[in-house]
Amino acid sequence: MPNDADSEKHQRIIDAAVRVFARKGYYSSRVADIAKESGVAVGTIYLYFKTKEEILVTLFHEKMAGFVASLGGVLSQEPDPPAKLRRLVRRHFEVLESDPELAEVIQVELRQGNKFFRGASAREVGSYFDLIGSVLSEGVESGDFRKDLPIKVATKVLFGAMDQMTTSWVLGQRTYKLRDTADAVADVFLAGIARA
Amino acid sequence: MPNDADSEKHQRIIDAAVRVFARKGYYSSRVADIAKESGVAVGTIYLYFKTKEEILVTLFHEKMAGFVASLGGVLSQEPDPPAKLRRLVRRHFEVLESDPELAEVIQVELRQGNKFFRGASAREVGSYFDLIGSVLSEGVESGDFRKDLPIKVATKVLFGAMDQMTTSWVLGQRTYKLRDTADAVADVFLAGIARA
Amino acid sequence: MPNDADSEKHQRIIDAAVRVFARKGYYSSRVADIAKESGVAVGTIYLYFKTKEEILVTLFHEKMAGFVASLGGVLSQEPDPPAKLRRLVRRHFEVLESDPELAEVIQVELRQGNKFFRGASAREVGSYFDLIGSVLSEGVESGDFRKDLPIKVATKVLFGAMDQMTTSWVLGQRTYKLRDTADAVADVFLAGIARA
Amino acid sequence: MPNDADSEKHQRIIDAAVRVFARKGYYSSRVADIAKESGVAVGTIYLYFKTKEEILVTLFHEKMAGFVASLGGVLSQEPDPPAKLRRLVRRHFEVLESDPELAEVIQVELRQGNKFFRGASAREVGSYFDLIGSVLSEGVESGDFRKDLPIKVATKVLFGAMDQMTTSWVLGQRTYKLRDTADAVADVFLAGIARA
DNA sequence: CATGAATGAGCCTTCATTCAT
DNA sequence: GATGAATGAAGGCTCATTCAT
Repeated sequence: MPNDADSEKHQRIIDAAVRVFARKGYYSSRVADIAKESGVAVGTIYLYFKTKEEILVTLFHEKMAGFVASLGGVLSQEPDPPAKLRRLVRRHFEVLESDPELAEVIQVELRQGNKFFRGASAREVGSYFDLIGSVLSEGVESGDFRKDLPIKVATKVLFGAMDQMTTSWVLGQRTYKLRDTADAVADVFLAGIARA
Repeated sequence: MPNDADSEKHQRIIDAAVRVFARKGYYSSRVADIAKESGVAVGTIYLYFKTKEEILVTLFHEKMAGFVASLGGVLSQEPDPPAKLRRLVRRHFEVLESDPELAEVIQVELRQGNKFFRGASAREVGSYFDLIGSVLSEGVESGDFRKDLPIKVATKVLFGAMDQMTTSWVLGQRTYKLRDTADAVADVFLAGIARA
Repeated sequence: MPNDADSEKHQRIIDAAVRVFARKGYYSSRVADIAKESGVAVGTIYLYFKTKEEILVTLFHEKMAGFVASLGGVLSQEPDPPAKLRRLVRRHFEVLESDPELAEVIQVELRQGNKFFRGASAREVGSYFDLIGSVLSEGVESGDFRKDLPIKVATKVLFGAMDQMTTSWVLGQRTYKLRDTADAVADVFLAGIARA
Repeated sequence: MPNDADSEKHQRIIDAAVRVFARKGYYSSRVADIAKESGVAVGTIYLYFKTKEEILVTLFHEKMAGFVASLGGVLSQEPDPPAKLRRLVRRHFEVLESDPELAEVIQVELRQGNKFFRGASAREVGSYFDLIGSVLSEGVESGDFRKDLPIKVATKVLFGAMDQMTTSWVLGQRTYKLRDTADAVADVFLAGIARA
């Protein structure tokens, strides 16, 4: 009953769930599949999670929180807002590229049934939006970004851009390096597409 | 009776399915719900669709095809690529704003289980991507857009931006006019966020 | 509305039902299959038969009655009970051999759900049993058959023997001539298997 | 729990299925009926059998195998082929008489949809035919039965005779002792019906 | 804590029957 | 009489959840 044991089973179940959801999707995944994948009995899962949906929600909370946290940390190392922004895009891609199953779940499966932005994940997504927004605000204040920048819109544009890049990469069987596209995405976002 | 009646039932079922899927999500929607919503008997649905999934696929094919078609038509009226691009963004928002239930389905529900970009919808989404890409290419050739523009990346960035704008609008209970954000999105995409 | 037209549709439906039942079995046959096979609309079938089961019952009544009738007719031409008995066996086989689909239905399909000897067909089967029994009685009286012959048992033995011969023939894909076995069957029944 | 419990549930379901099928027929029996009759939940049935049809097939395999085995055992105790044959007939009747519901299922229900001699039961029926055939062969060799006996035909005749006796007994509400007819059947088969 | 056999509510789909044309 | 689109009751099967061991 030490927390360690608890955490260990909990973690094994979450990790198994990521793999299973990535493979078959949430609704087509069976609790029995997760049990088999995690090497515990079906009943054991219900010692750690009240329902199947709670697995999904918990999985998302934890993974998304880790994702956002790992993004936030590195930005302070960068000297100015444009550099932070480039770093954020690269980091976004690196994290998802390093865990393709998580990427699959986040990009494709977790959008099901309003469960992604709505509901369970709202807080984490919100704090990621806040993170992006704060970089943009800082840039406006520093004079690196234009004064009339509509920060909320720009936040969504950037997030949507990164998200779509990742989705395409996931659906395209990951045949190229996602992080290699980071500069191009940042360029478009920073400088636009129009001729200078 | 013949095609007229056929089309009418078919349409009623599709339209009912859009409403039901928007309300409860695909997996949580019952065929019986669609029957009740469309005012036909359960068995009647199976005269027009082989399975519940076929309703989803057909719905998406038809709606997405209509969506893409209605976007393509207006672009030729615009004088230059930047204008076309602005028009495309505005049109994207207008179409989805005019049919909020369809927007809900496309933005939230149809992403389930790999069914959106993968599989059934690949063709329609692909032709939308082609449409965006052709506007960008044209702009590069005309000199309106920069020569070194990475067209594929930019296409995904723009699509992702519009998509995220719509998702946020849908999830935010549609408390503002989506089309009013079109210029801001286009501005960011065309000119970037950096100070001129 | 003349009886002729009625009879013609009625007959087409019955004949189609024989083929469909022979092919797929009663429970696996759809009323729509019979409609298609007979070239009439589904609704038309219900102008001639109240239910699907009534088709089966009617089919059986008519076919079995015809079968028994066609057997009875020829026996009077034979000179003595042993000859009649041989003729009966041969005739039994000939009739079923000449209409393999009817044979399939009678041997395999019509036994379903107690519908063969029990219920609908009881009368016809009973009169066939009576026919066999009368040949046996006649033979006892004429001295051709033994005095202590248990007629009811012998009737069932003969019927069962012919029935099983036909079933084996049907299930064995009809790779030989059923009628060619008639003499052997009659020999066994008449003389037994023990060394003379 | 292990095999004991497994076998016990398996057996309870099979036995319940025999009763339910005997009562209502295979196609008219509901899986829920079998569940109620066996005192287990519907889902439990599907832990032991993949489909409703598998219940029927398994039931038949097991019962028929037991039937054939219990017939074979006693024959070696008999001194000569005619005695063996009489014993076989008596045993056939005794076994089915001792389990009327099984008899009902075998005689009436299991003939449905080609499922009896064809398909699943072919092996067991075949080995019963072999058993009968071997007694007949032995009798020909020993000189008890006539040299020119057509063994295959005689096998079917005997099986058909016993089968029909049982069917009549089942359908006749079992108002008499089936085994009391064994000698008469054996007499007819051994000595024929013709006057000695 | 761990197990996995047992449960039974729930849903997709089929198809005999009806009835408006 | 003829049609076949429409109906909706019914049933096989699944699977999240429970609980006795």
